[in-house]
Amino acid sequence: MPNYWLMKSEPDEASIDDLAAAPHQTLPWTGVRNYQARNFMRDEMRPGDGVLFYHSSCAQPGVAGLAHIAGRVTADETQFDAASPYHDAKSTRAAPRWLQIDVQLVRKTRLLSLAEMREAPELADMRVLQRGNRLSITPVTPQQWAAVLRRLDGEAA
DNA sequence: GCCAACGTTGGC
DNA sequence: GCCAACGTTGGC
Repeated sequence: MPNYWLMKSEPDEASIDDLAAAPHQTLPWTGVRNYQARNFMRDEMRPGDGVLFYHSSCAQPGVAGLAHIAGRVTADETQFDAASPYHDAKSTRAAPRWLQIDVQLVRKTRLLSLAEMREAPELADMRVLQRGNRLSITPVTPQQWAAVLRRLDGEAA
């Protein structure tokens, strides 16, 4: 059984349309600089896992599309790039500190806004909605995943 | 721009 | 190991 995730991206950096326009509609998920989020990638993500692609730090935060994990974790290349804002001088190729993983678009959806997510009783326990949450990658339960799909496809669509 | 909440850093 | 200071996240 696949796992499910919610992955935050700032649309200024990588939006759902950027993902749709990418070769094979796939982008490497780089720039994760939080150990909890990294460990999710390292220990729990598998190819085929479902992803809610979430727009954060923008005018209309919310789930903007569905994606899936399309490969296995590798070293995040941006950590070795001195010109990148994600550069990490303490990381080495022999022992990379940060990881990336390929994410492939499944389909763009209507925007399921953060406000609507907060109003949905069946989503009340979603990790991303908990007070003070700042993780860019959070787990989603199968029940929450199904509830999001119902809202995207059902009468509220 | 504000600010609450959190993670990281670094002195001790 | 403690914890204050600092930087970042991210909604509003």
